[in-house]
Amino acid sequence: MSEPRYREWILDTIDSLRSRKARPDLERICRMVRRRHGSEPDQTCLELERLIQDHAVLKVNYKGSVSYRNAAKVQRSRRRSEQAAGKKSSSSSSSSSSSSCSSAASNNNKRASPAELNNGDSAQGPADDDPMEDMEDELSTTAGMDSSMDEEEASLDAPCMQIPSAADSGISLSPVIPDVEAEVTRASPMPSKSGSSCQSTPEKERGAAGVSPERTQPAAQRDTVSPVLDMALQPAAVCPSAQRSALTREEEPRAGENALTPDQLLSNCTASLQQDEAVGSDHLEEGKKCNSVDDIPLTQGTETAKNGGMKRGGLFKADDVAQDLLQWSVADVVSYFTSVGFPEQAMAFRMQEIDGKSLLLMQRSDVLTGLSIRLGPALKIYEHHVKVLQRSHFQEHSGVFS
DNA sequence: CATTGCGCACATA
DNA sequence: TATGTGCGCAATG
Repeated sequence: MSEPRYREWILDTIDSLRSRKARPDLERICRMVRRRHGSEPDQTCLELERLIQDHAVLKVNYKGSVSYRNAAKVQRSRRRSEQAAGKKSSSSSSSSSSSSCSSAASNNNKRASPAELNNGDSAQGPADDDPMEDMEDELSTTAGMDSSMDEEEASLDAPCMQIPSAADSGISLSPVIPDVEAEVTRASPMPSKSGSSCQSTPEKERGAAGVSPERTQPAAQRDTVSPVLDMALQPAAVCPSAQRSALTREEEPRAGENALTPDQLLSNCTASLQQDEAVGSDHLEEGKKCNSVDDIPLTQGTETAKNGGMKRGGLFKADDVAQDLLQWSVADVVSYFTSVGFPEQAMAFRMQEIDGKSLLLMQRSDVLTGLSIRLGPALKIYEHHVKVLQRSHFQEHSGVFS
């Protein structure tokens, strides 16, 4: 944050990668920024996130993987094609337009609805420079990804295999019930995958811990077939009532939010929360606050007790977790992961403003890629903690709801 | 070894 | 079809 240079660096990096015909993915961007400017990948990721929120950078899903675009350039090209397509008749303008374009793009642009964006949701918000519009667009972008992620959820366990049928079923599957879904999927399609998600392209994936796993070819199809909203809604519809209600209960989400899954959630949350907390309190303080609010003096020494025991100050029963989870603040989440041995990764949760509710909504892909943490810890975190917490929560609630 | 350049196939409009 | 994108590989430092 802060460093305005970052913007430049990152945009520059994206441009470089693009001109090199290399996919500007998180991994490459981070690496290049690091190499060129010596900044930490983590930091780069954060800045990237910010740029995405600033619409300076577009996060898109292209050919089944995440990629980043320099919004400015995208706009330009987009504009061009728009003109070309739209005003095919007036063929004249081409050369002159290109020059005028750039300027025109700045105000008239639809900020950036690159192909990918469109595919996300035919850029339904043609409104010009409305920030909110931008927001939407961006969401749709990510939504596009989500669609792939949904299934990725499923296919994640069966990584690179792009079994159309599996994919299809995966699509409809709600991303929200990772465990079940994942297990089901895992069980049926390919047993070999039992292991981790990264089988697909071990090297790459591993390297790209921050980025890669989204590989789902049908994404594109689906996007095309149904507007993101639909896509998004589907999962919502299928999604466990527990979760939804959980969400709805407190922070009544905006229409789209349900649709939000991994990425959207992230960027969304981050977007909205960032400001509140951005400057604000140290997570530790927050944690304290929380405790004091809950006002249960913990006699436990262990931090672990803290989470489950946030309220109870005791053992951490599934029950408690299930309930508490909804009330966990970002700080709680952070301290939880810190306490279970992932202090470094815990920071990522903080950065991404993951509170209890968000945690519940997290999918494997979010943990693996959305937090920009190393694949190893990410896997552990997901498998041993996120998943477990979610499971206990949902078990708890499924009882309630059914 | 990492980085860069680029042909060519693919995706999208 | 036109155009953007990025994989995969060779060249380079």
